[in-house]
This record gives sequence, C-alpha cells and structure tokens, in this order.
Amino acid sequence: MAKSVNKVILLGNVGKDPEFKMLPSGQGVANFSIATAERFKDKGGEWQERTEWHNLVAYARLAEIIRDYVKKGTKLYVEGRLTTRSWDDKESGKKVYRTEVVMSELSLLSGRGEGDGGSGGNYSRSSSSAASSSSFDQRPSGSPDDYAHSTEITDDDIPF
Amino acid sequence: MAKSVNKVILLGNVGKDPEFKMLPSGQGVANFSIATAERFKDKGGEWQERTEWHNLVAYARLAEIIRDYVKKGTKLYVEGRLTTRSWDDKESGKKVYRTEVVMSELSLLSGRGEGDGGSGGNYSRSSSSAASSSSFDQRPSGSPDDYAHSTEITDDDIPF
Amino acid sequence: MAKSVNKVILLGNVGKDPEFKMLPSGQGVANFSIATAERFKDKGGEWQERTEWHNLVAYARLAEIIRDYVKKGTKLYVEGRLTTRSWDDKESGKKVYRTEVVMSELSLLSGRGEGDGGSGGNYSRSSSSAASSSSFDQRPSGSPDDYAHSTEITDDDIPF
Amino acid sequence: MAKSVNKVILLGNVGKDPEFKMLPSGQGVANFSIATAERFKDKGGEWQERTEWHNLVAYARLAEIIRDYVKKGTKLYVEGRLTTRSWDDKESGKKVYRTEVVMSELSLLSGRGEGDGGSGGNYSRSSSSAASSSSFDQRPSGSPDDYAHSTEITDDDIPF
DNA sequence: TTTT
DNA sequence: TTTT
Repeated sequence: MAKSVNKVILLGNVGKDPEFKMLPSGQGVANFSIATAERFKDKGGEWQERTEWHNLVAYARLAEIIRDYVKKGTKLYVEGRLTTRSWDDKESGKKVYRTEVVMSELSLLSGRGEGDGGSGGNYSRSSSSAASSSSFDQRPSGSPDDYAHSTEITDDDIPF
Repeated sequence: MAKSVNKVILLGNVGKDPEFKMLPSGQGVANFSIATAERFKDKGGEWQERTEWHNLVAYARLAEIIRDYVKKGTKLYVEGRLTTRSWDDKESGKKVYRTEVVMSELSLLSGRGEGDGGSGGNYSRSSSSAASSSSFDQRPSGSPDDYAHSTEITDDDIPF
Repeated sequence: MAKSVNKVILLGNVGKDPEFKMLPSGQGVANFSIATAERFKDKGGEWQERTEWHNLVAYARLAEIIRDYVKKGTKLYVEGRLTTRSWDDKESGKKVYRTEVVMSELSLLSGRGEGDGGSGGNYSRSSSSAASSSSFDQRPSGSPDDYAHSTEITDDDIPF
Repeated sequence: MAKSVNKVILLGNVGKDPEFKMLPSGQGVANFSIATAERFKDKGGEWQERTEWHNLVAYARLAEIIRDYVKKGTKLYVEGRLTTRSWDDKESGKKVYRTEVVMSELSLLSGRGEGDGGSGGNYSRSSSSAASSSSFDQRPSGSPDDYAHSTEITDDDIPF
C-alpha cells in the first residue's frame, strides 16, 4: 500500500549547452547538467559556497524544448525524479553508478537576452533556429550569430 | 542573483536497518537507503514496476532519531538535498561517484508495530531503547528483544 | 516566458469522512480536509502546537479512490495546486473566498486497520462496510459489497 | 506519530508592489500576492488560461528583502506553508477566512532591470540603498529616492 | 561546466 | 494586481 514519492526540485544554471540525440525509436533525448549552490559556515565561521552539479535527462517534447531554448548559463526550474543507472566498467570490471534527474517539468527563467555566457544575449540562436533548423546542433558553439535582427524572442515564438 | 534550489522529496520504505556512526567530532551520522517504485507501461502495454533505491545520509539529531526509530521496512517521508561525492577508486584509479540525499526533514510513517520486513518485530526495539538506552547502537543487530511487554510506543515516547 | 509553478505538498490526517458527489457530467468529486500541525515556541519559550486545516478537492478517479479508501483519521500524503474560489454571500452581499487544494497525487499512509479515529476500526468502511455507509451508496460502480468477513484489504485489492 | 508536512512551492509574478509594515515588536512584515497561470482545455478543446492569485506573507529578514528587492512584476520562486486566518466580519458578523502562504524561502528570478510593469523600472530604490545605505531601514517608507543614476544593481549589492 |  |  501507499504509493511512493520520488520528486526532485531544482533551480539553478545550466553548465554547458545541452546534448540532444535522436533515439532509433525517433524519440529525442536531451542531456545536460545544472549547478546549484549552497552556502554554509566553515569551522572558522566564514561563509563558504559549495557548488553541486546535477545530471538531467529529458525525453520527447521536453528534450526538444531543451534543444531549442536551453543553453549554457540558462537559469532553469526543474521537476523530476531520481534514477540511478549502473553498468560494469569495461576496464576495471567494477560496477559504476550514475544518478540522474529525469525531468517532468521545466520553467525557463533566463530572460530574453539573458542566460548567455556573456557574448551578448542572443536567444536568437534558439528563436531563429527553433523554427527551422535541425542542423542547429552542428553549429559550432561560439560561432557568429547572423540573425542579429532577431535578437529577441517573443512569447509567440515559444510553443509551450 | 537568485538563490538556487536543491530539494528532494521521497516517500518510500527503508531497505535495511540504518548504519549509525559517531564521527570523531562527536556528531552522529546515519546511512541507509529507501526504495521508491514507479509504474510504467512496457512496450507490450503491460504495467511494470521499477524500484529505485536512494542513498540517504543524516547528521546530528536526525541521525539519532534514525538510529532509534528507523529500521528495515519502515515507511518514511524525507526531504533533503542532492549531493554527489567523488573519489578515486583505489584499484582502478578511476573516479567514482556516489549521489546521496542529505536529509533535512523526516516523518516516520510506519504505524506502531508496522514497518517490519516480516520477521515479526515491531517498534519495541526503538521504543524500549528510546526511553533508556544510549548504548543501544552497540546492541548486535538481530539480538533478541526482551521488551516484549512494550510492543507499543506512544506519542509521548517520541521526543520530536 | 517561464511557466509558473503552483504546488502544494501536505502530509496529515483526515478530519472527517470525505464527502463524495457525482456531478451531472458523471464526474465524481470528493471534498474533505486534513490537518497538519506546526510546533513553535511561544513568547514564554514554551513549545506550542498549532493545527492547520486544509480543504482538499479531488475529481474523477482520485475522487473515487478517496470515496473508497479515505476516512476520518486516515493519514495521507497529497500533492496538488492552490485554487481560490469566490462568490457573493447571499445575505451580506460580501465577497467570500475559499481556498482549496485541488489534488493531483495521493498516497494512503494509514496501515490496514489504522487511520481510524479510535473506534478500533479499520479499512472496513472501504473494503467491507463500504456498502453500508450512508452517502456512499450513490456509488455507480455498484458491486454489492458483502464481504463482511474480509475486514482486511490486501495490496491486491487496491487498484492503484 | 509522524510529523506532518505543510509545504507550498510557487513560481510566479508579483501583482503589485509589496506592503511593508513594522510591527510594534520591531519585526517587519511584508504582504503581497503573486500570480500563477494554469493552462487547460475547455469543453470545446480550446486552450484556456486561468490565473490564480496567492497571498504571501513574510516576516523579519525575509520581509526586509522583499521590501528592498521585490516589486510589481518581479518573478519569484517561493517556498512556504499554508495558513488560514479567520475573524468575524464586523458588519455581517459572519466568519471570514483568508488563506496565506507564510514564506520560508525566496529566490528572486527577475533579472536586473527586469520585473517592472513598465512604470519606470526603478530597481534603484533597492539598488542604491542596498549599495550604500545601512541605515536604509530607518528611511521613512516612501521617501524620495534620489539615486536615479544607479539603476543597476550588481550581484555584490545583494546581501543574500 | 553554471551562476551570484 | 502579475506574467507569458
């Protein structure tokens, strides 16, 4: 009896541009990580900060939203559930574990033009390419963005 | 700007009796794991159940409550935060990761006399020792419990 | 941009047997309330307890589960979202507000035989005596419930 | 047995500039409301949006942070607990209820210079005073703010 | 690897 | 009363 609960709530910043893959089944998968920071007092009574990194996975539609709108530096609110996969390391033969958060909810918190590693706030990457570009992922990260006219995305651009 | 959030909520059953250790600092630490179960439909449309195991850690007062009241089979509600520790495996030299939930809140959900994996036991182990025994931890796990008369704990026995 | 979040998590005990109604649409609705307790220190440094009551609403399948398995005293874990309805009081003409939690998840935490306000009861209301309970008889799922001998429900009895 | 849980998680936008009051005890209180939006399909299968308003209260330090950094339009992540106060309406004599979320955690999600409803974007009140004024709290609320030149706050300005 |  |  009693259904169990397995819920994770994270609010933090994306470390690197997400990876997006299409499974043979045709379902998309996005992988990336986000950082959260905790403050604590060390033994000397000084405030320290520790960064925690969380591995995230998303499937299907959520994976596509991530592919299209999430990049390095984006601030996100995420809900999901904890999963731990394990396999045998090929070299050592030892069991290896990897814990991930399988996402179920996402809220994009970086404003338009925010959430960029500093190069000038171009959500155009996602906005422009979101519409059309499946070759988007191949674009070298950091390449010039020639959609300078569309540096803003409007609400209507975001299909969720 | 923007404080981050790192929150885990779990409701599930304890896998084995928790381990309790006293750190050199005099602070207690409890380690154990709980299971949650997800239901999902497999490709054939059949309902399957997958069990997920979560590593939990608690410190200080929470560790002592766990030592005294939690055992194999206990149903728990837990809040905490995700942390991942890593170290180099001595044999292979490879980096190893272990993700744990550091507990901040606990609610014991097994009724009196419940929460036992089937071996007949009950809360008496904790109830009796809660009252009196700080040497409780040294008691070999599995030792006979001779407090058969006190198989019930009342709310007043629980100091939290 | 940014999807909003409206989430409530409650763990507490049911105050009275839930009310169940069938809407004209054929959809069921369950209404009940649960209590949570907070401890706080008063000005004199004494620990006090304050009970908070929460109005819950559930629809459809969740409403039926509640009708069948939840009663006065049952301990529940609930997830839901906050909603506030308002209307004009007929007598005074003043606007009246009522905030409720619309349930999306439920975990029944009272063990078999627990969750009763003290009368020694058990799940019989839902399992066996479900049939005999007053307002309960509107139940369309109709099966006469004459299993008076089966005052225990097993996990297999619960269809969720 | 079993501690209860009473937790609310909200992510939404502030409706109006918060009200801040100092209690006779010297403790500050902030009151404001935030909106969340739900999407649902109506009977005709069309997507509709419903806005839900939540009353928030914060005390002490959190109240001061809100006074200093939160205003109309600010996007917030909030954790808190549900409380319902009641009193007798003076005119009708009827019992009136008001449900509020007592805040325990806050994350400011509006970027610098964002979160303004259009009326002039003055984070300056907080930015300027945050930067320089430790006597800020004594400043009569509503006094002119002549730091118009510092409309940006940097991360270092925010003491939390 | 992020961010403040 | 907000925001997308």
